[in-house]
Amino acid sequence: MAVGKDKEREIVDAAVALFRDNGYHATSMQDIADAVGLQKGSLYHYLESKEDLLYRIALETISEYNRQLEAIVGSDLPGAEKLLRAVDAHVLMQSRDVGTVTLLRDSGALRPDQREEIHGLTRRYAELVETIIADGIRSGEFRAVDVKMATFAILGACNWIHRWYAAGGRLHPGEISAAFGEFFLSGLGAARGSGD
Amino acid sequence: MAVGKDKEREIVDAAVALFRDNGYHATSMQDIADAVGLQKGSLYHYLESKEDLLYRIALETISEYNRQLEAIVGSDLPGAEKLLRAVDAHVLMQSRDVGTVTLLRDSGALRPDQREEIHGLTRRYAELVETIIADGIRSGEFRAVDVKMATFAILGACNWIHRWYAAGGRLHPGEISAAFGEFFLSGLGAARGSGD
Amino acid sequence: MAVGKDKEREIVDAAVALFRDNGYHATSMQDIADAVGLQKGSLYHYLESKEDLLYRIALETISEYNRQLEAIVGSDLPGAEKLLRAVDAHVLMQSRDVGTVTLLRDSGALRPDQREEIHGLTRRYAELVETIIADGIRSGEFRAVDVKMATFAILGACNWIHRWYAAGGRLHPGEISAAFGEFFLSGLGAARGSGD
Amino acid sequence: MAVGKDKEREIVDAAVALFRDNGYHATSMQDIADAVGLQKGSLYHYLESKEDLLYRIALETISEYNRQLEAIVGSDLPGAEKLLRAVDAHVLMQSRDVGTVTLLRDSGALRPDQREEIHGLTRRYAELVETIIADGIRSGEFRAVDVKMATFAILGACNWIHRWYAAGGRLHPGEISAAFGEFFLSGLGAARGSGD
DNA sequence: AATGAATGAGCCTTCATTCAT
DNA sequence: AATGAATGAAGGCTCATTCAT
Repeated sequence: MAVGKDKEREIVDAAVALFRDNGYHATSMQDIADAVGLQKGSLYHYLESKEDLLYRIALETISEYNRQLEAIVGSDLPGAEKLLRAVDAHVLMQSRDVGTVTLLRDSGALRPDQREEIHGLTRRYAELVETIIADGIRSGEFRAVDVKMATFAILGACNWIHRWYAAGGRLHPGEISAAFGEFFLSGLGAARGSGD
Repeated sequence: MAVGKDKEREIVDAAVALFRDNGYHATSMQDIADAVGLQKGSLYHYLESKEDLLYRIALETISEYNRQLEAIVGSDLPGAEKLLRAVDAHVLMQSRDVGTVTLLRDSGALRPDQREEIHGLTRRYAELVETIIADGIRSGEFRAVDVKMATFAILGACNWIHRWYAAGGRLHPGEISAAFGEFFLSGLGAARGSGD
Repeated sequence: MAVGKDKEREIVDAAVALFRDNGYHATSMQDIADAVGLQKGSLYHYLESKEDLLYRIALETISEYNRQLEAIVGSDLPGAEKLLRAVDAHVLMQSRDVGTVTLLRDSGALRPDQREEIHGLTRRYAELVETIIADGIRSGEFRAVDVKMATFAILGACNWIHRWYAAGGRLHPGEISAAFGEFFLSGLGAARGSGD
Repeated sequence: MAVGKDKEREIVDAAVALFRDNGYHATSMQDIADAVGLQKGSLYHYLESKEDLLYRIALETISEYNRQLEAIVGSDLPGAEKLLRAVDAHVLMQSRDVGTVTLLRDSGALRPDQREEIHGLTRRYAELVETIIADGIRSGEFRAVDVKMATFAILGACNWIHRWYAAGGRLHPGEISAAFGEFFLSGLGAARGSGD
């Protein structure tokens, strides 16, 4: 019956959409209140502050990214497969957009301590990708590339997707992740094996 | 002696730094005025509006990116070399940061018409990268990858650099561009040495 | 208990007085806020903008003028009587000053569309006066004067009253309207007694 | 050669036009500077302040009105003729618009002492009109109307002209003054003689 | 005579937040 | 749980005026 929780969810969801479309700064509490049919003041029964909302969204988002990647890394699949699945999950989340844009673009507006926390979680995400690559190199699946550089390249490519991805556009998430995965594997010297 | 131009340059430079560090929205005209030792009202001798400042920075930045890439694309180097140089130039600009962060993060705050203009110029940049890849495929230097996907991957990886690059840090721009270039060429099936 | 409406009324009334005494441009939102004991930002719970205030006042005022004249024109009194009553009502409104000065002096500061609306309503007022005169001529009560010219003369004379009328001064509104009415009727060749 | 005087004249003339069209408050010193091809700061070689400009315009305007009326009142024409000429002169000045609108609408923005001076001169104008009427009554040309009321009515009608007069429109100044003069004379009981 | 950089006060407006009801 | 009036600080911007050159 947690009715309060429902409303809270509604508010966060409205904020996700508004922050995504207009940006954190350009979205007012009034906008959010309007979106959920409440008065501005009433929002404060559910939140502490506007920034609190940003924090929740960023946290939810990066947590979901980490959760998915953690599961992949924890599996006992071969390295190439892990990478492909990681890319696929990433692309899917970017295309659905939970709070990706907000996390990526607006988390600089967080309070230092919260920003640092979120930052730590995104570093964690990067480390997981590093793990995949480092393990793959160790097992001989990948070439001996610079792990950090390869990670940054792959991460950057993937985090850029929301900037050009058009929901309902020409490309399906699956096609994107296939192309990206193939490109990355090739970059890691692991693509030729698939042709053998 | 063009004193006025100097002050104007000083203001824009101050804005570049403040926008980069704190974001466009979190930077006030007062902040900029303080940075250059003027009253905030005095800034308007040099600008039409705060947004005008954003526009100038975004325009300067994307123009510089395009200028450099244009020169590379227009040369008669082999495709792989063009790509390497493009990546090198891009990394260098990101590491120096003209207004890269502002262009990439805040240009959504521009007026629709100016945003569209800037957007058009960034599209132009992407097209130039596409050209390099498409030409390389045509000449047989690169594998027959999906040009658009490869472009997006490379562009994303490169545009992400400013997020993790630390001036004066462990990595020099040259090392980054070498690693990235090698990774991309390998992704395009053109890694030097692999053909030997 | 409609407390909100009361405050709104209070604000508009304060603005009427301030605009009248100091003019629209010379009155700041701070002045209005001070007059009603609010912070200036708080005014915006009741208004959209300063100009909105001007619009409301102009609209209220011209509407009241039109309402009264409409009633007189719609009656079945003889033409001379209609004119006398119109003048009487006009003088009374000018002497009480709802927002007459603001309407007459400052409505040029309105946004084009609102200015046009107000302008249309003042034209309506003039048309009603024209109707009285034209009907009076048709019925033989008035001389065959140029209707437009007579209307402008009468309107001008009446709209000038607020410039010299002193509340609590020597002249009562009733005396003014009696003198003006007599002057106008005489001008229209309908002076009572002249026909005796 | 008084070159400085020429420029000064040019500035005042530009201000007259701008004040008339946009109002005193809505006209900036920049607007005036632009109109005469000077920098804002340079205007202060010719004026003390913006308000000084308003004062000069108001003073010039009311002085011209007084000069003309003074000449008419000082002549030895019959009362009716004086009134007709006064109206004619007034209409002509309103139609040409020296600074009539500014004088009538914006002189409230003057400093108290200057406002009072201008106000005194407009009172002088009214007194001259009163003189015409009072003399006409004394000589038997006009009915024994309330002099002040008749003056206010005539003055109001005439001062309203600029609000509806359209240069190059249907009505020529001469037609307006003829209609107005006839209306006023009739109001003063002096029109019948013209039909004899 | 003219410039144009600079001032500084003030303007209208926005907005996250609080709180009595 | 919800309201909505009110705050207070800040924001971008305008503008008449000054003054060294």
